[in-house]
Amino acid sequence: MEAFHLLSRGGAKFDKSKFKSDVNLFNGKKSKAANASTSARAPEGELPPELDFFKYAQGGQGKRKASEPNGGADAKGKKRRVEEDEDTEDEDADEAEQAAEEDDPPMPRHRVTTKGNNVPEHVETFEALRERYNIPSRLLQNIAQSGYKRPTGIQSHGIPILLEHRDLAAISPTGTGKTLSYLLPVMSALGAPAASSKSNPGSGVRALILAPTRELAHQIHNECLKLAQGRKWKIVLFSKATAATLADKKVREKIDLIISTPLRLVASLQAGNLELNNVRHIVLDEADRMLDAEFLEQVQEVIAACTHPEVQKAVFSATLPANAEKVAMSMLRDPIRVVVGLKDTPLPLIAQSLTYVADDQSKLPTLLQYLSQPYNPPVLIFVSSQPRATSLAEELVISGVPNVDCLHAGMTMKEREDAVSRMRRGESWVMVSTEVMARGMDFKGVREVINYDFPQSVQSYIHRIGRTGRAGREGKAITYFTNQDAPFLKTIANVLLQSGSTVPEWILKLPKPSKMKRREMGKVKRAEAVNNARRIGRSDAIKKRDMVAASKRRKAKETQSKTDGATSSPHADGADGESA
DNA sequence: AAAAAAC
Repeated sequence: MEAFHLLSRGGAKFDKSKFKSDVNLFNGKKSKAANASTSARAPEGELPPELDFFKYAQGGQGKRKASEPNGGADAKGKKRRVEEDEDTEDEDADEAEQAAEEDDPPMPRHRVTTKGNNVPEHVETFEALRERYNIPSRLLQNIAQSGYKRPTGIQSHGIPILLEHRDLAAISPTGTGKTLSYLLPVMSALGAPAASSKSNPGSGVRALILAPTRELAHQIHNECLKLAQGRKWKIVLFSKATAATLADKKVREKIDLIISTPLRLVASLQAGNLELNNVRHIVLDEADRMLDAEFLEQVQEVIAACTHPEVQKAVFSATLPANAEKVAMSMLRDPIRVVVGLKDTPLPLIAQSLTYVADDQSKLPTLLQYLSQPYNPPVLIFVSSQPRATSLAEELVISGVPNVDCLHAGMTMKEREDAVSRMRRGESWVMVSTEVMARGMDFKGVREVINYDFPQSVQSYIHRIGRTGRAGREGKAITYFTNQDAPFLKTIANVLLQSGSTVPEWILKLPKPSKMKRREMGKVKRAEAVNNARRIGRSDAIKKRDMVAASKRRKAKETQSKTDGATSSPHADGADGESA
């Protein structure tokens, strides 16, 4: 447990003691990040270009596109420079965002196809939106201030549709601005704050945005707050704590917009602590995930609680498999379907490759070898389970890789939040994570994704690698595959091919295994996976056992709220208490 | 197809 805590608290802290030179450099020159050496060789103690956050935001990627080969490994040698000195982190970010507007070439324009009755015409500019629709000028002002200049494909098509109060199924690749596509119209239609009693007496929640993970909900909330600046809307990121305040009806009535994961919302509904009868807009972000078997029931329960006859529904995702689309379409009323680019195809901006590692044991040496050479931090590494995330991160730390972080849903909320903010600050060089990070998360600096464990679906693959190559930037994605992954290799290889990456010919020549065969091998693979589940780290079985024991103790404690004595986890319960 | 995530 201790090791687990140490680890999940952050590689950065760990490194302070063990990699002094790195950290000194890092801390000392943080504000001068823009002047960092061009070398990306993090482990040598040079300041890594993770602060490329800024470089990216600042520089026009147009230059890069022309001058750089798309093999990601070459990129580090030819970083664009950031011209000026900047003083504080925050200013850096802000100025960078604004500077980005100047010479930012528009995002690559994808083909857009729409289907539906009376599809509203798209707009080319945000200006055009104002001319055609009655959008609060403050909102447009905030959009400009946040650095948005021209609407992306999904924005120029999706926003008018939503502004005309039509239902929408939107499919647009990762990192192409889906969040703004629904936030702008929803907030535009929000009207006066519920708290101002004259306009909407007792109106309460009027918009609802659902996302599959806490981290994503949090990120959406941040975007929302940016757009809401200067308005007095009450925009709530649903959590245990906020849910507890809803027992007071006066509190709920003042809420204008809720961003939440489904189950949290269902819990409040069932407790009778929430009315959604005045909700006019429901958005499902990462819609295919939200319509997965595990989420579907919860989502339907939430939607059923939104009884207003004019409720508008919209679903957004980068992927929408046929079955999910069917479910989605059946929930929508006279829907319009917008597809940007090719469905289920990643961005060509992401240079993808497949790396053969014979078996699970060979992955770690391969990764360590990779990380011992120059690379572009931060790197996001995906594994298939929580214990594997923990133990891989630990192995990396033990092996001397600096600034390793770990994020999975088995960690406490605080640990998760800390990990995300380290990532946002550029303090994580290597982030090991599970599927929890696969969707929606927008870390502008991430240019390398490594699938340490083979993704379990095409959708998973597309979303994982879509953590890089965002907003027109380039990215690099490496996927390890073992013998066990063979049955699924060709499917993924086809995805690479379709999005312009190259695949070794022998992979393409693989026979497509029959269904039976695939099933059999799948079984082997699963057995193997169970076997491997704890194998990256040495003491992992012990850690896992401790974690399980701790969570059992916590549960036992919840039922018997009196006995507070024997908890090993310092802030497992203390903070939330039972105030409701 | 299966794990992860949701609480």
